Amino acid sequence: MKKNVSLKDIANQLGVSVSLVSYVLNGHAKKMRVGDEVAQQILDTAKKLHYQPNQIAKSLKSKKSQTIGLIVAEINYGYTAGIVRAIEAEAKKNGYTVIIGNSHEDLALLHEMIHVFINRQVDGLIIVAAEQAETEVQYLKKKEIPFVLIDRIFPSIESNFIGIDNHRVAYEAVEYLYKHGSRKIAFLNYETTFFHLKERTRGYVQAIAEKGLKYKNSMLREIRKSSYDADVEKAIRELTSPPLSCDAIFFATDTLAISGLKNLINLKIKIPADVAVISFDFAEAFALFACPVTHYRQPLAEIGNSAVKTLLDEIKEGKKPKWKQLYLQSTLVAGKSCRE
Amino acid sequence: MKKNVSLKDIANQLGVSVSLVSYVLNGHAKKMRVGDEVAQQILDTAKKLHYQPNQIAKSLKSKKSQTIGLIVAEINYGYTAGIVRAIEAEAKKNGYTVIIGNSHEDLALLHEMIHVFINRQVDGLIIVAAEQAETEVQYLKKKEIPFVLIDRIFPSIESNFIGIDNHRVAYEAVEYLYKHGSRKIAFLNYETTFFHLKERTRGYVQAIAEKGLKYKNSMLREIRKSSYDADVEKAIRELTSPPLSCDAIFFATDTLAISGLKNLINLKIKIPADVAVISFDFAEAFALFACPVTHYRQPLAEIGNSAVKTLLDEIKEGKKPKWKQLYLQSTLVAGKSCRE
DNA sequence: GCAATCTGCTCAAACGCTTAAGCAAATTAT
DNA sequence: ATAATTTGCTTAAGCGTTTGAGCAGATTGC
Repeated sequence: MKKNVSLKDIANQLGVSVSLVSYVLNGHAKKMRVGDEVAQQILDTAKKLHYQPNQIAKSLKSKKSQTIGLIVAEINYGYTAGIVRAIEAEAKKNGYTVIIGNSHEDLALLHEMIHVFINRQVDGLIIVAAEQAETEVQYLKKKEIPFVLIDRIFPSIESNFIGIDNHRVAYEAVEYLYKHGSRKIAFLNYETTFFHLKERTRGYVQAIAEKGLKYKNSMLREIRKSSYDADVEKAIRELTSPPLSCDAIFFATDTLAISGLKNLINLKIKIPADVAVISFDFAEAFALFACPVTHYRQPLAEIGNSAVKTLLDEIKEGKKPKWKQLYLQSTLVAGKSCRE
Repeated sequence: MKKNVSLKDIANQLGVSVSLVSYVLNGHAKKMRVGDEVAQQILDTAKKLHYQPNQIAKSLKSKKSQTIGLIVAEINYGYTAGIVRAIEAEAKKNGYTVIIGNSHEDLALLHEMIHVFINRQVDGLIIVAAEQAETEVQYLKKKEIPFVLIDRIFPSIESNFIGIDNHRVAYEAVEYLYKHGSRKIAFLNYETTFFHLKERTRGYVQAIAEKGLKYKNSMLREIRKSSYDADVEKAIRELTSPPLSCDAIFFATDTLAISGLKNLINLKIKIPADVAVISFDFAEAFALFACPVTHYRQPLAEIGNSAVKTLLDEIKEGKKPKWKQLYLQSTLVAGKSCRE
């Protein structure tokens, strides 16, 4: 790789000091009373030599890397792309670069990514946390590293957070199904310690109770990740046949919805004629499903945007953060998978 | 943010010089004849203080950032996630971090990302290029920055490249359709200057000719990005009705396949009964389509893997590269969208 | 006409790390 | 007993920047 042009190269070429070049190129020419002619020459040769400042050296001096680390739970989730886009756009607008890490929903990998990023002197982190990442969050607080959690929050720890009100959305989803005539509403969620997913269950349970719906056997199924396919298959089969014979299924995530729908297809169940379907998130895969899937859509752009703003505020403040939690609205995208 | 522990902190604590600490922590204790006891103490306090080397400072000295820049054409393409995963894994195995940039298929953005990455002193680049990015590639060559193109190649420029043989796969796809009884085989591609896409057209045209198939009006449709939806709608409508009435459609990309399938659904065309379908790439969206879509799948893991290896070889060599082109195999994933 | 001020620049230190060179004390060789 | 070598460490320079301090020479004030 060819040597890059440095301040020194410019300085030598003109026979001036490195400092002068630095002042001029950083726009401090006036403040530092640099002669107009010299300033112009510096600008000219910098352009001629295609000078590009060495960010590494800059960072070393300034202790700021102008980089924010984004650690996502899984890069090929549907909503990750949207989040990444929004975050990159907002970061760029503020002169920051985003480096992306992937924890694959794994706590150990999350731990590792955090440390890799800290070593690379990111100025702050935006994190879609893995399960049981409380320790990691505590660590960031202790080290006073600016960070913002998105999507997943740990209620036991005060921190910045941008996300949605999962309880409320789940409650509304059940209400929507109820209004559209469903009375035997099943719910598919993961077996999880994640607060945001448990909130969805709480919303479902509360809504069911308030509508006065009672089921002998539970219509609430929790899928174990360790036996994912089998669990989903069993759940869908049981929910859609006697004695349960639900008339609606509410999927707690888009991944569950996809698996569930595949099983519904296999069982030749008509949607929405036999069973209404509603999903918490949107997946690209819904696009070609026989019937447009009614779902709630997270405001990904806003989440990303707010996350960056919150983070940069904290980075710039430099003092103890005033923890901020922001709950945004999910919007219903009505398809044709619920009864009229 | 709390100050990080530096070599100096460790040195001061023990009353030794910074150099000694550096030697020991870099495993040069033996070579540098450091006393066993002191060495142990250094190791201990480094651990006690949770010393983490400052990569920025390391980079400044070594002129190596141990970072590779990956610029993808679009982060939410189906195949991007697979590529990213493979590249990250292989990079990590070699002690490199990947920073990801998104060009959104835009030449200006690609240009910008390249420069951002160079300023951040990436040791090399892996690029899924945007259309007409020849100048950018020439620039990288001139600056002698190690880089590998993936997926998209510019035949007019010698460079490293990892991808697939698009001509051959397209040829085989047509052969497959022919073998499965289709005789009026349509092809949907983008209107493009991309070589890899034009190769697909060339493969289609050649196979059609060699099979002795002749169509009065062209069964080959090129979709303009500027009027994407309208063009696809028109193409599908015309191809599936008289006088053309094709019995198979070969989609040059997964995005085209998705749009095309949506239109086929709207027109209530049965697949494969009325029209057989085959797609070049896989999309998540195929998962819930009424019938599994027969498609070719790129060896994403291999592509990512080879790209990193090729790049690191060149980075380590440090001399003028021996340009390397690698064409990998795509594999057919037979669904049920073609006739038996 | 001499001090104070301004103008236009340079010097030097620092960021955290690496690494060649140097140096005193201890050990070995002769 | 003295020279040569080895041992165990320190010094210092440098990577490319930034930035406060300093310093001549020109200009102004009184």
